[in-house]
Amino acid sequence: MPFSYEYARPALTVDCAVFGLDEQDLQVLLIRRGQEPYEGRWALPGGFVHVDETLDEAALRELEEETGLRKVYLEQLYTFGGIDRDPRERVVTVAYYALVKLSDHKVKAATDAADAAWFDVNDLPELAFDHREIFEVALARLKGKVRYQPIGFELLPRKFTLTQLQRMYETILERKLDKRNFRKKILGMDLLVALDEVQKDVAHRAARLYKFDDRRYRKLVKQGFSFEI
Amino acid sequence: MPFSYEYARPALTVDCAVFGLDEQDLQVLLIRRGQEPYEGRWALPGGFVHVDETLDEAALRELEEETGLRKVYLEQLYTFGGIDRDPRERVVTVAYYALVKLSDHKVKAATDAADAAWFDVNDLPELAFDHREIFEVALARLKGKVRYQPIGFELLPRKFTLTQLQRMYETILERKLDKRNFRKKILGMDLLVALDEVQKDVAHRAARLYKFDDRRYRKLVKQGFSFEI
DNA sequence: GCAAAAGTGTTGGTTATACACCCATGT
DNA sequence: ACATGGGTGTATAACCAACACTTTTGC
Repeated sequence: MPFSYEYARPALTVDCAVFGLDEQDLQVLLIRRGQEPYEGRWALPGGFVHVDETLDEAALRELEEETGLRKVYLEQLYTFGGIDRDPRERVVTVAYYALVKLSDHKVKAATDAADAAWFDVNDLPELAFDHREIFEVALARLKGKVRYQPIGFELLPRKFTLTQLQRMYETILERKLDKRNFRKKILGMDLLVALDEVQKDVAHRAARLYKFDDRRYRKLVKQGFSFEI
Repeated sequence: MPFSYEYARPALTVDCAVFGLDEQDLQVLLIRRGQEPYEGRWALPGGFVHVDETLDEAALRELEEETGLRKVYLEQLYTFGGIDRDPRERVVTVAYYALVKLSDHKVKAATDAADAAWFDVNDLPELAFDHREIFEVALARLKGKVRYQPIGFELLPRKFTLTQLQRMYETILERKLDKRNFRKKILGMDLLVALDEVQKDVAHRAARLYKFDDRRYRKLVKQGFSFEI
């Protein structure tokens, strides 16, 4: 045991609640544990923080190692420091949440990692450790933050229709929005760019595609604009 | 060195930005460091997390040890994990912010602790480590959160006047509010209880005192109410 | 031609903002 | 009597919520 300290130190880990949006549902990515404790249980992806990497780096590294995901939107959530979180020893975990465009990543996450799968947030299996609690906090944060920061776009493909956008909000916020009012509001913010392009392969009138203009968003924020759904 | 581990572990600390409200200004509580590194520099109160205490417990313990403060409003802020935060070794810190009623605590903090002092947030000395950054994040959080959660009351005495309340918001948000509109709005929320009591020892008409009704607030929240200034 | 979703305005109610004077109290 | 802050109402503008029909497209 080459590393010794004068006082006992908690182990430090990162864990990550990764959200993705299916056609109809909000989903979260879980991995199945291969070792004790909680062997065979589903858990949030995560692992130990190396001494030479930042917390963000650790979260990104673990995500890639365990699920194959890269370049996701990642944000620190909360640090969980309960004394008996882990039955082996004291472990403090810095929790993150991530948002991914399922359309891009669906296949990868299912194949690259041995045992990773998406679950509907309303139908989760029992989770290892206190991961259920971490998940609840992450979901609450997502629900809160999506209303006043334009992070929801991270769940959609780069080009999306207004109906997809509206459905995303309806799914996360768990309430219906009025189509006309929604369109008025979101277009009025002047954050979406209408593309010269429409949906393909749909059995009805094809909707116009839009993209989110991040550069413009940041400019508006500097001028005091604040996003709100 | 009795504690050995297979892999190197970062040290884990807590640090705390304590805010108080003077008649005119928002202040933050700093302590002067007695040891290297940064000996003699001002810093946020904080210290190492013991292996048998939660993070919240560590923050409260350090606060009391270093500043004499007890029973403050405390909330986890963010965890800072930069690799070179501390010149000695890798230290990850879980930052908190606290709000105290200066009226109650002013003397204590100045006497119990050898070298603790309140500083105007707009006139801070150079701080040790990355404490300036932690402070900035804490202040931003306070400014953001005070608008949509009734945490500002933690900075005022239990009994306060509407003018004190308004000044608190004006100080934190750094903008003027309209007196009549402010009163209409805050009284309309039905969260304040008018006491049968007025200010004493003032050289003008004495203002009515109010208190915040926390029980009522929680009841309203359950019914979907959301606080906003 | 029919099924399915796209796209589009108006009205009424609520909420936010701007604004100024008289009142009570202590010195 | 004067200085200081306490306390109060109204009118206008902006925003939000409710609501239904026509258009386009693929089959």
